[in-house]
Amino acid sequence: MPRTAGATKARDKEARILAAAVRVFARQGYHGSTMATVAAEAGVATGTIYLYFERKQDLLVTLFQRHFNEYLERSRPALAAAPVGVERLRLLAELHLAFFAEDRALASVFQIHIREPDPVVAEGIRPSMAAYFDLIGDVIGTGVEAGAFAPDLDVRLARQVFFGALDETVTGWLRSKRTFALMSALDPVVGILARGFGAPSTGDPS
Amino acid sequence: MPRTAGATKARDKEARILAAAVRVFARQGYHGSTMATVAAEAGVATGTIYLYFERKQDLLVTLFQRHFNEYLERSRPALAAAPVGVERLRLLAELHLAFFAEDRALASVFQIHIREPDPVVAEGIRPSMAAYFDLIGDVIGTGVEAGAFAPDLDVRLARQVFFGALDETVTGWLRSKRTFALMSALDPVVGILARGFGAPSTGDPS
Amino acid sequence: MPRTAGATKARDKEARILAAAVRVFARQGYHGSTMATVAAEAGVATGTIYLYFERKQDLLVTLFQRHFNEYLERSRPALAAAPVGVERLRLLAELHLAFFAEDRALASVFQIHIREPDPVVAEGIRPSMAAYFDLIGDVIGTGVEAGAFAPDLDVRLARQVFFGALDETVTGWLRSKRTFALMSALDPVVGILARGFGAPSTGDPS
Amino acid sequence: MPRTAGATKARDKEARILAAAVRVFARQGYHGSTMATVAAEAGVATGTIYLYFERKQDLLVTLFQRHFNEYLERSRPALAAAPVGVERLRLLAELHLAFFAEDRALASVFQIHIREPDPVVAEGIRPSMAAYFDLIGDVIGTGVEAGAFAPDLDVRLARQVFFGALDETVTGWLRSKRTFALMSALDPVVGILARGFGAPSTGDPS
DNA sequence: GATGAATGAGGTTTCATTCAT
DNA sequence: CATGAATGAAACCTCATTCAT
Repeated sequence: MPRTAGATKARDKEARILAAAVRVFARQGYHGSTMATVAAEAGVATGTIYLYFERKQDLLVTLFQRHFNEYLERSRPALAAAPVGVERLRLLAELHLAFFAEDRALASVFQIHIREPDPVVAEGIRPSMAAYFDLIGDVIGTGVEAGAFAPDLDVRLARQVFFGALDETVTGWLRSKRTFALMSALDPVVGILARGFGAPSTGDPS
Repeated sequence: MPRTAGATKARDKEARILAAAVRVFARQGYHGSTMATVAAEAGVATGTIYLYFERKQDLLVTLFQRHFNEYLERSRPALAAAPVGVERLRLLAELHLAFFAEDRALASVFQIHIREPDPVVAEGIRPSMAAYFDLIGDVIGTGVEAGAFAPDLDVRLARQVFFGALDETVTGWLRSKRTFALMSALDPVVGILARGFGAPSTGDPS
Repeated sequence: MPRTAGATKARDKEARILAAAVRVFARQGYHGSTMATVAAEAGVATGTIYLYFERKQDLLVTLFQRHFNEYLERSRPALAAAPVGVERLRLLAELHLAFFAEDRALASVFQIHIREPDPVVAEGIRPSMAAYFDLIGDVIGTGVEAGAFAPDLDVRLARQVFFGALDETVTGWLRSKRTFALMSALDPVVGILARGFGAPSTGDPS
Repeated sequence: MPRTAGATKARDKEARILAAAVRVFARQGYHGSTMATVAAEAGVATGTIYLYFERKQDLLVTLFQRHFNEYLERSRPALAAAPVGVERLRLLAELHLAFFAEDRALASVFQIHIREPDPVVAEGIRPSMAAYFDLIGDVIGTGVEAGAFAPDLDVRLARQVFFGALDETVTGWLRSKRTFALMSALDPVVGILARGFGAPSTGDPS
C-alpha cells in the first residue's frame, strides 16, 4: 500500500507539473516559457521537474501523449459502437471538437505550440498522430466498404481532408476568441464532409 | 541612375538574405537558426542583416509577406478570369498547391515555422491571411450565388474547410518526404470539396 | 537556522560580487568592465551575478547605496554628539575624507565611475545624495543658528561649497596617485571653509 | 586664397560636427550617443566624421580643448588687468560661471560627460585642466603675496577648494534645471571663498 | 573630400540543466 | 524525493570603424 501511495503521489505531482505546463505554454508559448515558470505554476522547485521529465521537450511530448492517447482509447470503442458511415463519421468529428471545446488552454497548446519543428517533439508526437490518422482512415474506409461513401473515394486523401477541416475549424475557433461555440460547427462541417465523401444527402426528405 | 542602381543593389541583398533565411529556417527551424547562420548562408556579415531587418522576427514576417502577397496579387486576376463555381474553386486549389509544390523549402517555412505564437510574427502575418480567407470566401460565395454550390452553404465554415483541407494536404506532402507529387492531390481533393459544397457531381455522365 | 545560514551565505556572495565590482570598475571603468570580468573577479559564473542583480547598472547603484547609506547612518549620531559649529563641521569633513581615504578603489568608483549620466544609475544615487546634502545643510544651518557662522550665510550655497571643496579634494588626491595623505588636507580645508562661513578665526590667539 | 577658403570650409564642417556632438552628448550622454547620431545631427555622413576626427573620443577631447583653451586665452589677459586679490578672484569666478551659464548644453557636457575614465579622454583633457589649475593658483598666489589673502594659505589646497566650489555650483545649477540664475551664485560664493582665503571682510564698513 | 553600406567583434542577458544540500 | 542556487553556453543585437564608390 505505501508503495502504491507513493507511486500515486508521484503521479499526482507529475500531473500537476503537466497541468501547469499546459497553462503556461498556452499563455506564453513554448519558447516563451521557462522551466522556472512552469515549476512556479506547479508549485514545485525547478529541479523537481527534472525528476519527472528529462528535458523541456518532454513536457510537450508527454502532455500530448497523455491527453491524446486517452482521447484515442476513449474514442475507439465509442466509434465501434456507432453505425458505420455518416453517423460514425459524425461521432468522430464530435469527439474531436468536443475534445478541444472542453479545454481551451489544452486546445491552444495542441493547435499551436505542439507543432514544433524540434525533432524530439515531432518524433514524440508522430506515433499518436499516425494512430489517429489510422483511426480516421478506418472510419472512412469502413464507410466506403459499407457503401455509405463513394466507392472510388481516396481514403488517404479523405482522411487528410477530414483532419484538415476539423483542425482548421478548431484553430479558427481559437483565433476568434470564442465568439462562437465550437460545437456549433459540428453539423455544418460534417455535412460538407459527408457529402464530399459521397454520402447521400442527409436531412433531405427524398 | 546611380540611385536606382543603389536601390536595386539594396533590394538584391535584401532578397539574398531572405532567400538564405528560407533555406536556413527550413533546415533548422526558426528557433534553431541563428542570425549568424542566416548571414553566413547569405554571404554577408551578421550585422548586415540588421541594415535590412530590425529583428529576427522580421525575417519571417517579411519573407511571408513578400511571397504571399505576390501569390495573392497573382491569383486574384487569374481567379476573376475563371468561370464561377467549381472551375474557379479548382483553380484556387491549383494555385494554392502549385505555390507550395514549386518551392519545398518555402513550403516548409510557411507550413511549419511561420506559425509562431510570437506576437510580432502573428501580427505580421494576420493581414495577409485575412485577405486570403476573404479571397477564398469570395470564390465560394460567388459560387453559391451562381447556384454552383448549395444555397444554404455556410461560406464562413466552407472556406475554413477548404483552407484546412488544402493546408493539411500540403503538410502531409511535406511529412511524406515527397513520395507523391503534390499536384496529384488536386483533383481528388477538389472533387471532395466541390461535392461537399453541393456542386453537382462532375465527371459523372449519369 | 538553515534559513538564516542560507540568507547569510547569499548575502556573502552578493557582497563578494559587489566587492569584485568595486575592484574591476576602479581598474577598468564602468563601461570598460564586462559582467564576465566582474564574475571572474568574484569567482562566480557570469549568470550568477544575475541571481543577485537585475542589470549591470544595479551593481553600481547597489554598491553606492550599501556603502553610502552605511556612511550616512554612522555619521548622523556622531555628528549629533559633536558640538555645534566649527567642531561639528570639522567632524563632518573628517568623516567624509576618512570614508574615502580608507578604500582607494571605492573612492575611485565613487568619485569617477558612479557619475554616470545613465538614468538608472543617476536615479538610484539621487536619494542618498539628497540626504547627504540635507545632512550637510543641517550641520551648517545649526551652526548659523548657534551664531558659530555668519548670520547671513546662504546655507544652500554653503553646503554646495562645502561638498564641492571636499569632493575636489578627494578627486585631487586620487589624481595625484597618493603623493600625499588625504587626511592631511582636513585641517587646511576646514580652516578655509569655516572662516569662509564666518566662523571667528580659530587657533589664532589674537 | 582658394586654399584658405578650403581650409575655412573644412574648419566650418569640423565646427558643425563638434557643435552637433555637444548637443547629442548633452542629450543622450557620451556612451548613449552613436557616431551615426552625431553625423545626422551635423548633417553629414557617418564616415565624414572620420575625416576630421580619428576616434569617437576625439570628439570629446577636441570639443573640450577648443572651448576651454579659448576660455583660458580669453581669461588670462582679463585677469591680469584686474586688481590683485579679491577683485581678481571674483573676476575669475565670474568668468568661470559665465562660461557655463551661456551654453547649457556645453555645460552639461563639461560637467558630466567629459569626466570619462577613458584614458584617451582623460589624457586629452589633463593639460588644459592643469593649465587652469595653474591659473587659479596664480590668482590666489598673487593675492597671498600682495597680502590680500592669509599669508599661510596653502595655495595648492585653496585652488582645489575654489575649483571644487565653483564646479559644484555649476553642477547644482544643472541639476536644478535652471530654477535659479547661475550668476546669482557669484557673489555669495566668492564671499565665502574670499573670506575663507583670509581676505578682510568686504562690504564691511570697518 | 564625401558617402553610407558593410563589417564583425563584443557585450549583456537568458535559461535549460545540474548537483550539493 | 525535493530544492533552488549555480552554471556557462549561446544568441541577439549594437556600433565604432573602414573602404569602395
